[in-house]
Amino acid sequence: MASIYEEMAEKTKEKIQQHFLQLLKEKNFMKVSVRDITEAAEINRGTFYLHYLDKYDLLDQIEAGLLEDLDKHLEQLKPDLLLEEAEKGRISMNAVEVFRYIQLNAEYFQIFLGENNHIGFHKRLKRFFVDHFVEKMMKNESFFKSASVPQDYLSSFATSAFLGLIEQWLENELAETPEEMAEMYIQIIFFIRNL
Amino acid sequence: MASIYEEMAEKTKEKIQQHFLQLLKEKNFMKVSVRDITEAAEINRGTFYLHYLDKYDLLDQIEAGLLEDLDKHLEQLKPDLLLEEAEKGRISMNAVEVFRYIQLNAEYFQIFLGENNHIGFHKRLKRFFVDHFVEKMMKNESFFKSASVPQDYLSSFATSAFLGLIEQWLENELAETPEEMAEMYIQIIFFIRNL
DNA sequence: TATACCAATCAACATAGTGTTGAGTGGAAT
DNA sequence: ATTCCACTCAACACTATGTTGATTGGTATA
Repeated sequence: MASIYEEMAEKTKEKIQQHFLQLLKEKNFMKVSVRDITEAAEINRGTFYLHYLDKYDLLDQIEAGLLEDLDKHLEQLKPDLLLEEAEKGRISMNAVEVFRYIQLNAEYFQIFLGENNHIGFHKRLKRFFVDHFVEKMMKNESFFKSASVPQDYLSSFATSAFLGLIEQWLENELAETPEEMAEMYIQIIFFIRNL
Repeated sequence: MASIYEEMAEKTKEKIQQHFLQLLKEKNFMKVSVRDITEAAEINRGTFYLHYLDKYDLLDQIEAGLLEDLDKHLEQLKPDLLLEEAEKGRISMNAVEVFRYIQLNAEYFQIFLGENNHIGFHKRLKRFFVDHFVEKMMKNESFFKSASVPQDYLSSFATSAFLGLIEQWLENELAETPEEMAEMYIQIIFFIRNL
């Protein structure tokens, strides 16, 4: 499988990504040039184009990889079970797992959701949460008893609220534990339920 | 005051802004060049630099003008009074006014909060709402009786929720009336109050 | 051992965008 | 008549982009 050529290419891609992220901490995506990246990574500029179409493609691949990885962590998060546990007053271990993942990759999330960057990831993450959480809950018909607010607004506002919680956490340099964040999350779940 | 020279300069700036916005509908901010703008506006490229430092400055000035204008509309929105009316089950005319403003400038908001653009405006608008709504409500001590969630998280998640509502409205091509949106807004206010 | 393979390098190219400058145009104000 | 001023025009040096063709130096294979 992993031939020495593939390993070499992978190592180069990792080096590119690593230095790209470093540059994104310093400045706006728009102001990071391919030249900047390849000089930082100490590779030939031509080599960059062997792996990526352009810097947009690079950004896209990193974002996609991050969300794909998050997906695996969320697979074990079962909304119905989560609610059940919340009703018992316990913090769902599953919810904790989500925040643990964000904590683990805080560097990425801080950059991609940060001040100077592209709005793409924000929208992408929002859509991700809609697909993984809210829509599943919506399908549970008994879940929303008195939906006086149209479903798409309900789901947009709930996911945005969730994202707002994450953004604040990242801004606070992750001062709270994943457990504490999960506790807040549970409260949001209850709110959505009773709206 | 408004000499013919100032009028001329203002007209040129408006022409620049108008064509810039048009280009932002077609493509990403990053991919819009000063050349694109000046060619569309049929002015000399040098003229652009008589008015703006660069395209970032142009974006910043438009955003700032939009928020300054929104500020005037929100000045007449008094949160305490708003809540009082909501308790009476009536829709606050003030809240309606906010959504009316967004409706009036939907084109701008759709572009600046849209898929391909800069995250700056999103953050800016969020901060704006925090400053204008939430923090004022927070200062009303009796307002939050049982704040089991830290205030910064509460405010981040409430404003994000509010923004989520607006974003969905814009995505829905403003299918709802400002009155209907205000009704949802009132529900959020009640939610925040009872959290 | 020869040779085919392959990631990465290097240098050069055409193209396009940036920000600045200095000279010039034409209508408006004094 | 002359000054003022927004705008035009052409040119400049500079940086970034994406592509190409030739080359290097390890690795695998017949």
